[in-house]
Parts: sequence; structure tokens; C-alpha cells
Amino acid sequence: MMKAHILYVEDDQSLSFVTRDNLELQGYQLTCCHDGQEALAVISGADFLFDLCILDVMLPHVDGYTLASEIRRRDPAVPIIFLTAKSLKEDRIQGLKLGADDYLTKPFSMEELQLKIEIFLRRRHVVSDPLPALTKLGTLVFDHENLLLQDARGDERRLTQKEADLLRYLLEHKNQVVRRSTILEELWGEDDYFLGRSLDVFISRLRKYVRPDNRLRIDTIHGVGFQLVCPD
Amino acid sequence: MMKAHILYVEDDQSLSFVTRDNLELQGYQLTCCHDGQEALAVISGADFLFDLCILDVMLPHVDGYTLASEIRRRDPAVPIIFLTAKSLKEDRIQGLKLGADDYLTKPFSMEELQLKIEIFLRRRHVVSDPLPALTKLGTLVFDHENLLLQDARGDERRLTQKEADLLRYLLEHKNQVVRRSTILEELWGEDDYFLGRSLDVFISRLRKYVRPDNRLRIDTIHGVGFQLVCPD
DNA sequence: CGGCGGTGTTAATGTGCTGTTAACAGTTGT
DNA sequence: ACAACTGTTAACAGCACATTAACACCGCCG
Repeated sequence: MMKAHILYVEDDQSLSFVTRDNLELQGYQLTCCHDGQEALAVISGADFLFDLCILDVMLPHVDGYTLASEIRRRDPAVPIIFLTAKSLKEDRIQGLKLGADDYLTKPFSMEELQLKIEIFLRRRHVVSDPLPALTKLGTLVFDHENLLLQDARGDERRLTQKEADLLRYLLEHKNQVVRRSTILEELWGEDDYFLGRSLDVFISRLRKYVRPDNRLRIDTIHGVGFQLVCPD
Repeated sequence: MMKAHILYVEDDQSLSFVTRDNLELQGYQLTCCHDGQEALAVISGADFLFDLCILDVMLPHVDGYTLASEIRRRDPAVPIIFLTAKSLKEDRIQGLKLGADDYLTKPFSMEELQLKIEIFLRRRHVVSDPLPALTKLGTLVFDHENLLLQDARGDERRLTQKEADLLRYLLEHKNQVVRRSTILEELWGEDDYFLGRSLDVFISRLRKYVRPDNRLRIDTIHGVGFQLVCPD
């Protein structure tokens, strides 16, 4: 299985250092941030979805709760563990309501953190997924189930079924050349001149939709078909 | 949708009563035991798997830890929440190592327990939402059991069974796109043109009913279905 | 370089899907 | 039998979307 990718947001540098060391030693791939804004930028800019987030509640600029709901907006399923100095019941409840999956009170033991991380990661691929299957497309988040395409700023665009199907098809064959005729057979069921022109119209629209991430392109392979080009 | 089946093992009868009442009100199906042996018998005898287990650590005859590993032997994936009087770090860590997924220290608040239950059930998708008799829908209160919808001013509207079923279905999938065909299959049992038009009539009515709260919308996803949009 | 077929893009078009109201039919209770 | 209530069908208006049209452009072939 892939190394689990963990986002860790903590403004206390010395604690952050220790924790990072420990978790990396456990074989996790860590991305550390020191304030909420940085974290948001990292999430928006990443080409992948994190497997788990560990957030300090007290952060400069953007507090942990706000950060958590921003993260949830982009990936409703990712487990979030809050770190907090307070251990008041009301704070815990507030945090759980706002989307935390678990709570750890500072000072915490590394062992306990590791155990809690394992608990959530263990379940990561067991999920039978009625939660929308989200796909990262560069910095965009594509939700085929809900026909939604979200850009790095969090703006959502609603797609039609055909648009979503075509985008998914290209995504399933990203960085590969797909033939016009294959797409038409696959998504339209037949292949004639006019449906071909229809396909062109759709490609044109998708190009507009993916423009927010300028590393994404849909290349034309003249006389053959198209190729969705994207990093990773 | 299936009610979530929860095993609750607790030897303190008065606490057990309160908790049971609360959780059943939330729409969970509870099986209560008062010691470890009874719990083991129940698990062995049941012809279904529990969706979640809540175990007191201090139990007569068989302690919570032993019980937990027995449960795990039968169902390695079921989430287990421990209830404990102690809140020592060593105890928590010990518990987590032995297969607990979360820990709650007595005395605990019912709200926190409910939230923690939800966190684990959500991930298993046993129930995307438990179906409490009363559900808040923005400022409205929806009582599916009694077919009542109450607005912010306290005015009550009586719903028909189908209206209530449809509203509940949308609520169970709020902020998700639900397909016409799925709704029809689920609530009407079949999917043809006329039933589809019937569905439109019902959606039209529900739109009227939820208008008192202008943050609530039922969006049409052309050619696909509907989406109940509501805050939180 | 010149032509032709393939493609990009925008706008117009028409079909099918949806919103809504009202009539209708079936059921229940009186 | 009647009234009240519920779900379905009808009818018509309105809209969204896939398709078609139109025109500009490009790249490959001679």
C-alpha cells in the first residue's frame, strides 16, 4: 500500500519537529505547516488528497476549526485529528461537531497519537464508498458522483452528466491518447460525423473548465483523438 | 435504510438505562448486556454483525479488554468505543492497543457519545444518518414518525406518508445528488414515466413546504435527479 | 503555398425534461 | 352516499441541454 500522506499543522516549532521526526520514522509521509493559511494553500495546491489531517486548534491567522471546515469542503471524508491544550468537554464537543474525528489533549504521548492515526488509516480503504469518490485533477477536485468540479479557490462548478462522464473517461486514461471513435463508442454508443462534432463541443467546454489549473491541458492529436495531460 | 445495530455492555444499571434511552431515541437499535459473558453469548448467538460496540472497561467476570479481543476475533473491523472511569494515559494506550477505536471517560456527556458513534458509523456507511424521530432541517423541524413539519414560528404542517418518505430520503442524502431512478426504485419500487411525473409533483410540493427557510433549496440536476441543499 | 479535411468556438435550434396547477381516481372514515 | 384525503394522470408552460449550424483557423498533403 502507498505511504499514507499526512497533513500536520502546528505552530509550535519545537513540538512540530519532534512529532514530525517520530511520524516519519513510522513510515508516514508528512507535510507540515505552521499556520492555517499555509495549510489551505498546501491543500489547494496539492495534486493528491491527504489521507489524514492533524490540526492544532490554536493557530495564527486561521484557527483550527475554520481550517477543518475548509478542508472538509474539499474532501468530506478525510479523517481529522485535533490537538488542543484545553480539555474542556464543550471544546471537544464543538470540535467533533465541526468535523473532527478525534481529539488529543496536549501534552500527548507520541504512542497515543500513532495509535490514533493507525485507527483511522486502517479504515481508509475498507470504505465501501457511498461517500463521493473524489479525484484530484491537478489542483482541481472532481466529484463524478455529484457532478461537481472544484477549483483551488474552492469555487464549485456543476457539470452535466455527459460532461462528467467525458471528464472521467479522460481522467481514467490521463496522459494517454484516446481515439475519437473510442470515446464516441464508449460514451455515445455510436460514431458518426455529427456526434463527433458534439464531442468537439464538449472538449471545448472541458478545456474551459480545467483552465484554472494551467498545468492541465487537453491536447488534440490530429486525426486521432485527444489526450488529457496532467502532472503526476 | 438499515438501522445501525449497536452492542452496549455496561454493568451499572442506572447509567445503562439512561444511555439506552438516549441512543434509541437517536434511532439506533441497541442490544444491552450487563457483563462480559452475556455479551459474548449475544455475539456468538447473533445471526448478524454489530455495527459498533460500546464497552465499559470494568465488567464483572470478563473485563472489557478481553471482551474486545473476543469481539475482534469474530469481526476484525467493527469499531469499539471504551467507556472508562480512569483517564490515565497508560490505560488509554493499553486500550487502543487492544483494539479500541476510541475512549470516553466517565462521566461522559450523551452528546459526545453520540458524536463519536456518528463518526465511526459514518465511515462504515451503515447509516448515512441515523433517523431520529425529530430532525432539524435548517430552522424547520421534521418529525417523520408523526408526519409533521414545523417551521420557525411553530406552525405545523401535516405531511402525507409519501411526502414524509421523500423528504426523509432527501434528508438522508442531503447535499448529495440523488438520481430520479434511485428515488423511484427506493420509494415507489419501480421506475416508469408516470411515476417519474408523480415524483416531480411531490418535489414541487416539498419545495413549497421548505420555502419558510430560504436557505433550503431542492435543486434540479437536469436529466439526473435532485439535490436537497441545506446548511451544515 | 494552396487546398481540404479536421478542429475550435460560439451561437442557434429543437427536443425532451421539468414545474406547476388542476382534474381525476382510489381509499378511508362518517 | 358523502366528504376528506391521497396519489396519479393530464395539460401546458418553460427551460436546459445535446446537437446542429456556422464560421474561423490550423495542420497536413500535394
